[in-house]
Amino acid sequence: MASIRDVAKEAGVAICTVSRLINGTAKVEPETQKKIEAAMKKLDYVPNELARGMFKGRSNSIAMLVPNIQHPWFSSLASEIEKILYEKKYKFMLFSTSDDKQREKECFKLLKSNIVDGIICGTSACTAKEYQKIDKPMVMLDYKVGSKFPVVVSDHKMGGQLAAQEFINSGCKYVIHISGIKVDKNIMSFECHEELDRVLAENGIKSRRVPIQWNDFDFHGYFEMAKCILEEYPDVDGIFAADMPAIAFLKAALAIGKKIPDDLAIVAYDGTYITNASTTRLTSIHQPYKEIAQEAVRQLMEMIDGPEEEDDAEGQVESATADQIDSAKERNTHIDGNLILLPVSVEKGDTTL
Amino acid sequence: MASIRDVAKEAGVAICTVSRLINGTAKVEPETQKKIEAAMKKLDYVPNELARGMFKGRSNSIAMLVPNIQHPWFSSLASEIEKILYEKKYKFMLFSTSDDKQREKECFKLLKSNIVDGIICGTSACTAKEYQKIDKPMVMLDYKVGSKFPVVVSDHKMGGQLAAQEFINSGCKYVIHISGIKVDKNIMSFECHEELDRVLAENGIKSRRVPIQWNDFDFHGYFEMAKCILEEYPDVDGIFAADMPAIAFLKAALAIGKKIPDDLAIVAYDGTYITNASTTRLTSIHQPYKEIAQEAVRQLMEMIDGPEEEDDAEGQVESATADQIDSAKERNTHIDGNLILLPVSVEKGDTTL
DNA sequence: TTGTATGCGTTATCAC
DNA sequence: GTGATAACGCATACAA
Repeated sequence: MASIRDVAKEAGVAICTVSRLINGTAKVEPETQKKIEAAMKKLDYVPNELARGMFKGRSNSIAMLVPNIQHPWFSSLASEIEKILYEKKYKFMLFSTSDDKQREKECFKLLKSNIVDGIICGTSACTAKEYQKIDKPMVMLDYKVGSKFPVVVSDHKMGGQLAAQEFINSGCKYVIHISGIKVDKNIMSFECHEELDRVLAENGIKSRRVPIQWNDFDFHGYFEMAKCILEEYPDVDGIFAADMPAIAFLKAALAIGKKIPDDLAIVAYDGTYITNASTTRLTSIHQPYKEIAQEAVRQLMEMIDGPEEEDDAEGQVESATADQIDSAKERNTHIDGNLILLPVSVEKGDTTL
Repeated sequence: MASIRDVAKEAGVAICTVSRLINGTAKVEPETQKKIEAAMKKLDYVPNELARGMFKGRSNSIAMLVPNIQHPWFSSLASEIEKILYEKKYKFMLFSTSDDKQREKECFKLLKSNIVDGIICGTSACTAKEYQKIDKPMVMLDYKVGSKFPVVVSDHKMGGQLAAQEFINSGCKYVIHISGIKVDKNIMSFECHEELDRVLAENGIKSRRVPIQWNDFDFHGYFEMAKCILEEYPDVDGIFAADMPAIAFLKAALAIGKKIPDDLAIVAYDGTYITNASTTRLTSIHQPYKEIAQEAVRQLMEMIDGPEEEDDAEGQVESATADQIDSAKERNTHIDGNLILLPVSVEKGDTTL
């Protein structure tokens, strides 16, 4: 709790001399330096980041908001982002909002106070208007919110197409896909369901979307749900679901004697590490979390200390220049306005039990 | 970015009047209140938490440090703690340190500046001395660091015993258990290995500890490791390992035609949700993360605004009173000095494939 | 009920 | 090179 003032007094110098030594702002006599260093050690002095931040209006830290830390998708993404930011000398703090509007707003309040320099927002409990009010550098994940903030997201349309192709290749006749119940056109991951329906229909394959409540980690609940659905739709031969429910379907299907993938083709969406855990490795559509992390940080850094945007009164994200688009293509990335789309990929599962 | 000063000017009142209205410190005339509220809305004013925190020396937020957010054990625990703290009106911020000393220290620096009121520390990259220096309320998880901070931890000794019992019941003759390579007597989870060895020896069962590098989520690496070990020790009939490597063993054993659990009994330690994901549900020793979360928060709250400890010059945690111990027993908790031990439990796996 | 003045721990701008 | 002082945004003791 020693302050810079205590150190200065202890060393018999002025406060600003101490400050200068700490920040390397100007030269100090080797002797005074020694005295100050001794005083700092003696008092176990640590600069108060809070006061520092208040003065400078910068904290060199970034916050990430997620609806649920427990979810492997978000924890993998967060972990990756932390590593990248550390390389860039940024601290990283993670907030889990439980998809709760109040909690999310609480975070934004914290953030508005220069406690962080920017936000990577993986939540979407607020309204578009509320997001628009945020006046700090922010990158959205998977949620469109006007043109103010860039959105970094997997190419879910491609994801739907790849999944459809798997079912087509497997000769499926009736595919059920499980989605969330939250209806919001701005949630981009919805596109994979739409696209899946479209392509399957095009190929004469029946499909049905079943929306369920995400009760994220009550595996037993997922398992019961899977059993019900398999019972209710005995002629289903294809399942498309997020990793966890997909695993639940795998186990439920095995439990009633179905053969995987002969009787039932399962495609998991996300492709997080838990798809490795099932004894039969599931075929999955892998969202490139490492690339998303890279791109999100890149976008955020550009907003923080990139090219000036002051001339842009509305704070709109400038549309990409030709150069930027070229550079993006090299990274195998598609830019569409303020959307940064990253390609997904198929990871084949085990064919045998 | 509007400050309280701007609001005061806009409303034509003094700064402190605005402050009083915000904090409810004193009454204000309904009329002035209206003016101020109008001004706040017009300027979209949000109090600066940073300045507020600097003045009050409190932030109403708690930090948690974990070595790896991706790990289901830590993400489950963090998620639970977040929920409990939210009920208590505390913000919760999570820091992932990658088990890196520098990163961990960076966090402590942040914390020393009153950016948080307390710490729940699940990391252990610093030395005992360095932890002792921390002068803020802190609770350790699984790591003993002198008498200054309470340690909330699963009863790993009990864990070792329960695991041993499983192997005994399965009639095992040779058990291999996988541990980390970091050697530190203060890491309490080591006790389960020691106890397992002890009880197995007592029952005439051979056992061998194999330390491996945790590369947390390279499942393929775990799988290869498992294959090697099964090849090198063909007569092994019991495996004790953390959830993920245990699953790797399960898959590796199935791959070479072993029957589970007849040829190989596997006991997973932690019992996080991923043990549900394997097609064959593993028998696991479940660490009670919800209870640990409860207890950690309880201890921290006691340090923050509990009974005064000023009379205790050394800042030592007072040893538990008889009342506290009774109350702890009701919660099925064992208190030993500054150690809070929570009982683990066995979750039986599927017996059939 | 409301306003004035001061301090929280920094850093930066001036002088010296 | 070093020192005094103002400022960041807020809250409180004290005066009005």
